[in-house]
This record gives sequence, C-alpha cells and structure tokens, in this order.
Amino acid sequence: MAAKHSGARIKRSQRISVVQEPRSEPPLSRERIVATAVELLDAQGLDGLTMRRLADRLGSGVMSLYWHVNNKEDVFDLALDSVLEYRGPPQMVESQDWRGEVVHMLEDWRASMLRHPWSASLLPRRALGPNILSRLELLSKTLSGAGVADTDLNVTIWSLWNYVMGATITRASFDLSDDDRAAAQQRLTRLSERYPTIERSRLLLDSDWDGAFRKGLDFLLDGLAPR
Amino acid sequence: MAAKHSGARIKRSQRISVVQEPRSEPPLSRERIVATAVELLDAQGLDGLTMRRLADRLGSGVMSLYWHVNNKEDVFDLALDSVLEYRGPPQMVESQDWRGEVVHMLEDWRASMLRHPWSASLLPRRALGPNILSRLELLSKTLSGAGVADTDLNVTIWSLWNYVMGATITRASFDLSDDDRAAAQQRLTRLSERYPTIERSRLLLDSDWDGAFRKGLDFLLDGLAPR
DNA sequence: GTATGACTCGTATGGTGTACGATTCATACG
DNA sequence: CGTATGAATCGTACACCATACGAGTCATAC
Repeated sequence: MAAKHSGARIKRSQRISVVQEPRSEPPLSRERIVATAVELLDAQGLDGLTMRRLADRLGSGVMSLYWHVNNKEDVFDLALDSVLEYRGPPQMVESQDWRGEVVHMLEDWRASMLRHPWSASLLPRRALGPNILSRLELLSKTLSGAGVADTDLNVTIWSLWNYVMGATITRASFDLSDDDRAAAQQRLTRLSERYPTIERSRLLLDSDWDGAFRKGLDFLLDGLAPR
Repeated sequence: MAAKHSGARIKRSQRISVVQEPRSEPPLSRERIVATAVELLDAQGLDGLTMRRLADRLGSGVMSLYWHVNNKEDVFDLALDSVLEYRGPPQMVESQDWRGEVVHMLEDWRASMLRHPWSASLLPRRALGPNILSRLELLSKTLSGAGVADTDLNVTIWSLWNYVMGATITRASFDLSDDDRAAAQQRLTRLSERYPTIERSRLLLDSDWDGAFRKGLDFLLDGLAPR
C-alpha cells in the first residue's frame, strides 16, 4: 500500500454521483476529522470521543476515518495541538515588558485549555506538538532576552510549565463537578475536627480561580525574576 | 438488598470445605482488592487495570469484586488514596523550620506519586481522599503557623499544589517514554530553525528532574515567603 | 478501455464494564 | 433438628469499544 499521507492533499472534483443516494456531507479530510473531534470532546469529554460517534457525526463509516488517521491516539494528538495555537501578544510594538508578555502568553495558554477542558489533562500525556513547542520557544526567548541566565533557563521554564499545568488541570477537573465540590466541602465540614484549618479557610470553596492563578503566578515570577 | 458495606467486617471462621476444590486464596476483602489493584497499576499502568485482570490476579470471579466495591472508579479512588499516606517529618522534635517541613512533605508527596506513576495523573481527576486531605491540612497548618496571612493562605496552598502536581504529572509522563523523548529531541533538532532557543538549551533532554524540582520549589517559596 | 490508486465501508475479532440471577454456605432462630 | 436469612461468590449475557482485513466505488492517467 502506498503511504497514506503524502503531504499534499489532492483536490477532488465535485461529485456528480448518480448511483449513490445524495450525501450532503463534504468529503472526509484530516481537518474535518480533527475539527469534529474537538466538537465531540468539548461536548462529551475525553471518554465521549469514540471512533463510532466521530464517524456518526461526520456522516461516514467508522473505518473510513482510518484512511486519514493512524489510530485513535492520532486523533487525540491532532485535536490537542489544534487547540493550543498562540497568536501572540496584542500590540505590534516591540515591547520591553518581558514580564507582561510572559503573563499574557501563560494566561492565554490556560484560557485555551479551559475552553477545552479535556485538553489540559491530555497535554502531559502526549507528545509535544508544534503549537505547544512554539509556546515553549517563545517563552524561552523572552526569558533569555530578559536576562535569565542560561544555567537557570530550564528550571525557570519547567517551573512555569508546572505551575500552569497544575493550575489548569486542577481547575478543569474541579470545574466539571460543582456538585462534587459542594459534597466534598460538606464531607469536610462533617470532619472539621480532622481538618480544621482547611475547613476554616474554605479551601475547597474558594472559587476565584482566575485571581488565584494570577496571584500565584506573580509570586512565582517574583521568585524567578532575574536577580 | 442490605447495605453492602456496613462498616465492621465480619470475621469468617476458617473454611473446612470438602465439596469444593481447595483454594489457597484468602477470602476477598476491600483491602486485598486495593492492594492488588496497586500492584496491577504499578505493573501495567492506568489502562492495564481491568476488572477481569484484577479478578484473575485475586483468584476470584470478576463479579465477586462488585460485592466489595461499587465500580471501577471506586477501585481507582481507593488505590489512589492508599498510596498517598504521609507519615510526617523524620524528627520528633517540634521543629521551627517551617520551610524545611513544607519541603519535606512536598518532596515526599512527589516521591510517593513517582513510585506509582499512574497516581499523579489520576489525582486531579478524582475526589480528594482522606490521605490527601491530611496533607493539605498539614500544609495549611504549617504555613499558617509560619505567618502566612489568612487572606493569602489559599493562594499559597494552591500555588504549591499546582507546582507539585504539574511537576509530578510531567515527570511521570515523560519518564514512561525515554525513547519518545529522544525521538522528540531529534525531531526538534531537525526543526532547530523553528525552535532555536529550546534546542540550544536542550530543554527536553535535561534530565535532572529532582534537582529542577527542588530549585523551582525554592524559587516559588521565595516568592511566597511571608513578607 | 483499462489500470491505478485514493477513498469508503461492512464484517468480524477480541477486548471492555457491569446488570442480573443462580448458587453456596455460615449463622440465627424456631 | 430444620429452615430461613443474608453474606459472598460467580457464570452468563449485553452493549459498547478499537481496529484488522478485504471488498467495493470512483476519478483520473495512460
């Protein structure tokens, strides 16, 4: 069999099918599959994506998907990276506000993942796609330009990565289950003699996630800032 | 049907079975199931745990498990929390080194999860069990006692949580696939014109995970330290 | 006209979680 | 001594899953 994905995709002339019943669907393509997979993931979560449902939504047979895609993991990888594109900071001017740029990129990163809550928990488990690598490259360049020593660069980047990933995965998980969180806090209140401090601070009910993310990020950057 | 788990477990008198073929296995119990599930997860990973394999390893029928456990999610929850117990800092003396205590607990937490690499990616997706709540309680108490203002307490705790979770999930995932990482870096080298900075710093090959964790944690604590 | 290769799809296989009902057996009570 | 009760075990069955395989369709190139 020839290589299935030879790079260039051949344009198909419009279909003048007479024998088959008319099918309004456009032809399958990797792009359509990925876009539909993202829809499905957004609607039904990680477990909601099955090849059958994906094919149904595309109006195609299940096995047709495998022409455009190696396997289900492929679908995950492509959907994930398609959601992580970064368009850069708003203003065109060459800003010297490195800290602002870093914060903007990281907040945008987190927002992108929260728009597709399945993506956060997927990212660490899959290979790094081009869009996420671009983000890391930009982060490296900015920090390096801001004076972070080469010997500290990797630690700095991984610290920021860790913080963003932890924050977003946690937020995305807890967000899915407001009831669970209320139940957890209730359980906690019943056990307040065992966990008095986190009960008192209402740790699990604190819902200003965005503010907490920003504040913690500021603290972290304080610690990381070029000395 | 009566409640299946009524708290106290009835001791069974020893089996003097004559009719059945002798079975060396001890009777099923929640504890045995959880312990075996941890074994299986350690050996085969998250996807390796199936109710059938679990029953096989226990020498029991699949459906017998459901007497002791509600469903597969239950098994995950119980296995997860069983792995997160904390025994406290080594010395008995009432230490005033709050920072040392925090670092010790967080490093132990990370180490516990890395001993069972499936646990890290599971933790944010499941409800918080008693052992992890105890860790949070201890963290809260220590920080509060160290002078962190009540208004900053939640942000501080979540920042540490985020950092630890992100670091451990990432480490556990990358650890599973050394080949993948080498392949990724090779791919990166081929694309070094697109990602020059992270190529130069060999971001993906830096393998001093423990040192990086500790250094980043120090930076973070610098930022969080009571001002 | 016919050969090629891009593309689609039906069927089949071996896996999954778990609902349901039958069965075994130790104990409690007449 | 029954016999009734409920804990515990397990076989079977169902619906769903990813995907291997091979057969089919169709536009185009020669």
